[in-house]
Amino acid sequence: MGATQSHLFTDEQNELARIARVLAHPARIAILQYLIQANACINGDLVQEIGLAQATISQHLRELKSIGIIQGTIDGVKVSYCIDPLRLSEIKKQLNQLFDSFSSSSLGNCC
Amino acid sequence: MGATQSHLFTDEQNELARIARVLAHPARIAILQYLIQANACINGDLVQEIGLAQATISQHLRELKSIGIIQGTIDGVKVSYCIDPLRLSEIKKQLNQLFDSFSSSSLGNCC
DNA sequence: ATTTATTATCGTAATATTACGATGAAATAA
DNA sequence: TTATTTCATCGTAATATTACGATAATAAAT
Repeated sequence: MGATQSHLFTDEQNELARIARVLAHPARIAILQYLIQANACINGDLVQEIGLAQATISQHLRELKSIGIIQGTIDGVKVSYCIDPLRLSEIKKQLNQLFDSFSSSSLGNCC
Repeated sequence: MGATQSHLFTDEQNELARIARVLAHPARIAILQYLIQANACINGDLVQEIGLAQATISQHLRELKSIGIIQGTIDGVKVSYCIDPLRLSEIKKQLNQLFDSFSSSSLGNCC
């Protein structure tokens, strides 16, 4: 039981849910906000910035990387993380598409 | 172990993550798309529309209601579901705020 | 009052996520 | 070479989510 029945849904629906799932943790929101506001590459200050263990942060970074919203480049012994601007705006667009198909013109006929 | 450490994060971060979590399932995306496109109140055709058990759909509807993005009003023996337009645009705005603080002007200095 | 229709809730099994210590890998410094 | 630093991955315990049958709750119809 218990497993999501992905085959019941369209690729688009599964992909949107996948993106939302990656955003669905405050640590990952915090990482994104930090990288977005820094607007630059950040070495692993992230472990300091957020109060979670190094292994946990690394796991969260991997999930963010999995949807391409951040990139990590090796820089000597450290790794630099930053936002992928193109992917960011793609994701923004995809989420907005969901909401924008609603026309609140028929506000009155309902409930 | 295993439980999200909400106390490490701001209310805003926790709330954004909460919203994303509700969107993080293809069935809930499908329900939203259906209600958004119908742009009207829908009686429980949702169980037909999506191939999950009635109890499961009811559970998904409750989660969507928990962030206020949909409303359910009792209509005789049925229940009418529809989008809450105000809450929808609030949520849209909150998600966009996250992305919009990024200025891709410094596209070149990075990674 | 009984049946029928529709939805919510409870209980629970299967699966997924979260967190972290321990360990590994890779580059630099000593 | 031998540390040291930084990050990833493995293993695993705690917790959360997903799905559904069974059952309750509510309103209408007979």
